[in-house]
Amino acid sequence: MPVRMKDIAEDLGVSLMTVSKALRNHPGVAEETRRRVCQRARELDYEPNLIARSLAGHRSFLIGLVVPDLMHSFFAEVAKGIEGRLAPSGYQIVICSSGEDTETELRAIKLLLARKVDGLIIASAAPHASRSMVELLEGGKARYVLIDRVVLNGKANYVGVNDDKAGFLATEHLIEQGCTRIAHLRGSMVSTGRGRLRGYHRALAKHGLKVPLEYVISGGHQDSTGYDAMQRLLQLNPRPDGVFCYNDPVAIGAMRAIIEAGLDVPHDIAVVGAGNIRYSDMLHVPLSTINYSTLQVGQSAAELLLQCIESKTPLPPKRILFPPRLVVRKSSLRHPPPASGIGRVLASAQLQKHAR
Amino acid sequence: MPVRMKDIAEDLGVSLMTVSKALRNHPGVAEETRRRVCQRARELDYEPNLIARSLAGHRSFLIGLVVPDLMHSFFAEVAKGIEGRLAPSGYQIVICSSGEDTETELRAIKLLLARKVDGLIIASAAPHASRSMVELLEGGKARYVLIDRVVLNGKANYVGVNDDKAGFLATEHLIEQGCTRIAHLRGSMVSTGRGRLRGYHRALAKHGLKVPLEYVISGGHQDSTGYDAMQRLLQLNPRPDGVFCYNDPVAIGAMRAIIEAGLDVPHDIAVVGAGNIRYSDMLHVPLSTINYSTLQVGQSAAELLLQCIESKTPLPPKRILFPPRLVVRKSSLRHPPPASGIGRVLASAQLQKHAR
DNA sequence: TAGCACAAATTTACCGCTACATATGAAATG
DNA sequence: CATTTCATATGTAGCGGTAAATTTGTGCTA
Repeated sequence: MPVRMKDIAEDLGVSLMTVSKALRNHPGVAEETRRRVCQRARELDYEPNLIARSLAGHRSFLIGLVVPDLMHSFFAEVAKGIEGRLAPSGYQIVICSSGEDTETELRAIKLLLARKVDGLIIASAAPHASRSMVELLEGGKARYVLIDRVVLNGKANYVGVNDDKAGFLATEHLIEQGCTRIAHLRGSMVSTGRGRLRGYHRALAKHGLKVPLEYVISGGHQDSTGYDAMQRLLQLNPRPDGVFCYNDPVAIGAMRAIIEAGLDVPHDIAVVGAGNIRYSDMLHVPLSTINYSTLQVGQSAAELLLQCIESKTPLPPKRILFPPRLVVRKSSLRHPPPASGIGRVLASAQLQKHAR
Repeated sequence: MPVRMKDIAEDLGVSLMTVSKALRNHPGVAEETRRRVCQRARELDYEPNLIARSLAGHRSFLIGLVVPDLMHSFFAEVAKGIEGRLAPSGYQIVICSSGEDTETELRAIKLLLARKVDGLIIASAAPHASRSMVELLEGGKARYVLIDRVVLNGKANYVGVNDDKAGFLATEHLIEQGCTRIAHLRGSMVSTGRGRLRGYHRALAKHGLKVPLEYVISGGHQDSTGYDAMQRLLQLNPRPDGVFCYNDPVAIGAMRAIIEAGLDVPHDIAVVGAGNIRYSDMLHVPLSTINYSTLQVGQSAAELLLQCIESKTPLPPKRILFPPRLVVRKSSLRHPPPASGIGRVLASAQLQKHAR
């Protein structure tokens, strides 16, 4: 059995509370006593039982993180950002992946709350705030920050990226590249999906482009579904000459479909993704994409959550949006800008590579 | 304040213990009573306080996972495998990334033990078992499984891949492709690094190939370090005509260096990585690599850990090795096999794509 | 020298739950 | 009818800490 405070106390002939205070650097302990206690604790390899401490202290130093998919490099990077910000303060992270399933997500949140995590960071799989979710989160005094996908309109802390703008940037870029029949492999109707779709429409409208309804279809959120969806787009007549994809994996799947159909990216069909996942610059056709400041999303979410936890009074909800940035690579570069410009674009794509 | 068992007990006019037993389906409670208790609990939205339960029950239903890098898709996938196996049994995962730093890793493990996790799964950053690590793990009654990298020789549970064989397969493949000056961008001296290096040497020896000492240099474990290391290899005279890289990120970096130097992959230099990370088949030059059954590593590790936790008596340490598998893609295909063969190889590469 | 202020140490009372031991009472036994 | 038996229900005693109230003891003032 491991050493307990009680053991140290008896060993030293002092009271339990003296030990407790001494170890936590609480005031009200003589310097001399504190030294003796700390030394003995070190000698005995004492480690406080964090479970007991959590129960008595109403503080677990655990943060729950709920994401749709651990494997997706976006969430992996977010998780890394969160951990980086939280670990120095002594917090650890309980990670749950919902597999994009609302039920699983809800169960995970419930379990995390039962575990008395000090806070939650959630990238929800739910398209809208379900009643149960709201009750769960607002019912208790839970501190939480939503990331990536908005679920509770306005009322909650949120850190993410301006998805509308992302969609707009990507689509306008395709237009500038001379595409006129621009399709969109949209995501599910979570806020990121909705935002990118809205931006896509906004860009088309601004430039007076009309596209058939069938040009917007669901591409799922991974390469396999993107592949399938793109095959359907390829059947259309006239077929699109540009595609904005919900995310990079979908775009990668789409490119595979296009290339397998014997067509050229970008000249037959230009492709833009979103997320700038790792190695998207090293792909067969380097992928143009929208860069999301992923690490920062994680860090800010952690930062914000810490503030909520530390503060005594509930803070007014904050909403942090990072601006997306267009990264041009070969998959959309069908129509090279004037000679002087091409160097700049490529150079910036190059820089992009080494930025990581 | 949330509802407690005590509240339900008073409400129903039964004792606390009756409630406790009823809710956990313990024997010794009348069916009728159990129903009443459970119903009231549901009505009041009772959720057991898991902290208290852990403290009293000596069981936290938490598993600690320590990995060098969350962002690395290998570990992300392992984590996914672990979670998939553990979540159904009610366990959750506390994840820590050490950033390949031994000190950080040790601190994380200490913290996890102080939290009284029921078990640990560790992919250690340490090249050898440090004394403190052994004391920590063997000192208490901690259940743990090492993955990917062996640290405690033989005495511990371990799940991983046969790295020696991986190195051998990769190198022999390069030899079969006609390479004679095969370099190795080795990893650090963790067991995976050592194993792959040994396999590399074994393959060279078997085929009577001698290479200069400078052909084996450290390539770090990410694309940026692989890029730098490859640039150094390119200075050598004669320069290598094949490189086996510690892992895929390093291989990707190496390919970048080679291509930027104006050389061709695979004809000037053939490249093989290890890990078969996502999208390595969609790279500019699709990467030949060694496939590690990553998800399975995670699942078996979780499985093994569960057995250790469930079993009363300490089980004898087990050691599970998955066989690596060569995946041939363009980056090493310089010397096409006989016509009848080429279809097969490509077909298998193709299958590989869709296997995920 | 009684009285007071103050720091240092201790005592008491939990946190919310579980394990283990004990009590209760109705049916079964001789 | 006293006694054993059994299923059910209840106390008691923690798990290993923390917070808040209380005691102890010292030096200082009036």
